[in-house]
Amino acid sequence: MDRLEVKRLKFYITTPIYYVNSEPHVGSAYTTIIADIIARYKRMMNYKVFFLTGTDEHGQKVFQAARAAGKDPQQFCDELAQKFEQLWKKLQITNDGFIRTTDPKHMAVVQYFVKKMLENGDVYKGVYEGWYCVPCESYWSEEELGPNHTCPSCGREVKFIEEENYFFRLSKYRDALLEHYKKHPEFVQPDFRRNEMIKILESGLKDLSITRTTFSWGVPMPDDPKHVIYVWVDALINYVSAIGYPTDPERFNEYWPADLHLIGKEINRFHSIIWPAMLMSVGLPLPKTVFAHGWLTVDGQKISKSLGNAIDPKYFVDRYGNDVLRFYLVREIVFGKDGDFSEKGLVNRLNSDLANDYGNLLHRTLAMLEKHFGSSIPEPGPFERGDENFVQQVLDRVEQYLTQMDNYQLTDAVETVMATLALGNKYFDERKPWLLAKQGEMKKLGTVLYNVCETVKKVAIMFYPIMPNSSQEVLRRLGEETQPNAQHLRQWKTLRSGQKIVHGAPLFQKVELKSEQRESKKPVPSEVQLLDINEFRKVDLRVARVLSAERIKGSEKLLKLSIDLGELGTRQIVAGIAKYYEPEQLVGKCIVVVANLKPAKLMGVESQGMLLAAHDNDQVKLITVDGGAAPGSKIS
RNA sequence: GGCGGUGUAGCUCAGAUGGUCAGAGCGAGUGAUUCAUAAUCACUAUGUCGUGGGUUCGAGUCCCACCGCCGCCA
Repeated sequence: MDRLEVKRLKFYITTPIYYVNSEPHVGSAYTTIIADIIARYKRMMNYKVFFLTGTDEHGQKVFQAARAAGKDPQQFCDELAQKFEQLWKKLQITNDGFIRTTDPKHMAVVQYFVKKMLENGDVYKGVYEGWYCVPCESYWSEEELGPNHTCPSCGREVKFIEEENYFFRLSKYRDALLEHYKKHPEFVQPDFRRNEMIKILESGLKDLSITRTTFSWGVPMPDDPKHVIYVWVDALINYVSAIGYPTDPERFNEYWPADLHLIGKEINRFHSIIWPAMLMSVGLPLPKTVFAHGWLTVDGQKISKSLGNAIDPKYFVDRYGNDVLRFYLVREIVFGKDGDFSEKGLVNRLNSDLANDYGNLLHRTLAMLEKHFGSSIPEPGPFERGDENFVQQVLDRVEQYLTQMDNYQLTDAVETVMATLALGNKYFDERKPWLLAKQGEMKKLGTVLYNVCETVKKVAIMFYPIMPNSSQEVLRRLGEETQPNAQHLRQWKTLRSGQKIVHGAPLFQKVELKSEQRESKKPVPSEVQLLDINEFRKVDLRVARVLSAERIKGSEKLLKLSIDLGELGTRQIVAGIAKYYEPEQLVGKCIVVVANLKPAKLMGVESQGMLLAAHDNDQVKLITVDGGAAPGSKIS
């Protein structure tokens, strides 16, 4: 039953291979970090893991990006691929393989794969006619297009093209795919993504054009080299080419089928429909699970190059360290859903979860061990009922954690570990070891501190996949082997009494965000100017009653109003509404004004404020207060 | 346009099959405590559970309509 005892199981996990038309950003880092967490967890649980990532280097977009950079495409790819590899190294990603689609070995496999599909009668030659978006490398039907023949996905202009293509008989696999979905509810996760895919299948599939002739940066079609294989087909095959298909069947069979394709939601269709159909075509088993995670926003906004808010993960690693970044990503962003990334949120988590709840529990415990037990793990005395209860609760949490991790409920699992820490802190407070020390109750004191140490040890192990560095440090301080031993999770008294502990500096240093860092780091371009609430609060909006109104001589637009602003007194304002309102219509009206506007002179008349009105085409309508309100009332 | 989801305390969200379901965490306030990184622990709060109807003895929980947001497809 216990998977730790039986023979080693394998676990093959992949990230998407990243498109090298730009440098890596938090989005790709997020996927890769999550994959790394799962890979580390599985290794810790004694699985034989193969963790694959890599780069997708073919296609017109890459070719154009290379040209724009004035570089040879291969050289361009080499440089970018290296940047990805460097980043993964920096993020302490433990991938076992790194595949590049321009690797001749991979390219040969792509040709082999497609040839096999062809031989199986699933690829045929046809003519494609229609609209094509170069940047998206996607074909669109007439009805799908946006206004003025633009790409419905990116909004840019599309080109009408007509070309002879090879097609994949995707439609043929609809029923088989539906059948598979029915039989394997875990195939696509989360479940709402699965339902989306089922809907697509139910509405029918069209055959897929899988070659291009308009450019040559890609894998040539076997025996027809003027055709280049569609980047997506090329890319997907990486999952099998990287583990030895078809040249090293022993290795391939050891790992295939993949246990988990971790992807972003935007590429779900490729992984959950097209890829499985391709596999069916060549007769390979399907991956166990495709998990599509959500998207990150940054400070509440979509990540995009044009917004310039694509965050560089290196900044956060340098500033806060890998553990904190990784922790924050799983803790804050519910795995599977969209979530927001902000420096402020990260610092909050660092300070309260890590420094206070985690680091401090360790720190206060080690401090007492240093003072009362000569810096060594004490001998636990007899357990009282409170101790027994506590131990049981911690062990329950451990079980919960294991279940959640096994089900890829990463955020829940982190919460469970946090709950374990809360138990530890609470136990500590209830047992009041500082009092026991004063009273000379050394046996009881030993029990309490021992139990807390054992709890922190479990936390360190549970956190290891997420925060490997701090976990190893905690284990070291407890006098343990730094390599986490998952078998210690389910037992108690795994710490040997007498072993030396190291008190050391606090595990996590708190960080104070400077005020300017609290705001969004990058300026937002004008088209999507978003206002911080504090900015808005600067505007002093008030209700005012119009006391009198008259035209200003020589102006056909301006009226001079005298208004009652309650506590702010009576003021004179000038408003450009003479074309739409007669002065006498205004008297007595309850209007809205900006009360803290710098005074200005219009046509020689001073205006001490500004009234609000709606501009509806060529109409102007005053903003009034529903039912009226006392002059001077604040508006917010 | 079709399909699906969602709208619950200031924020993030839990709330099978209708009857302690009005909740948790964070934030805020009060108290306790001093082993500890002004950490920790306890207690407290505001909510017309998107809006309007309906079914029912009884509805965040079911039905209908509407509004808002999101996703997939077209």
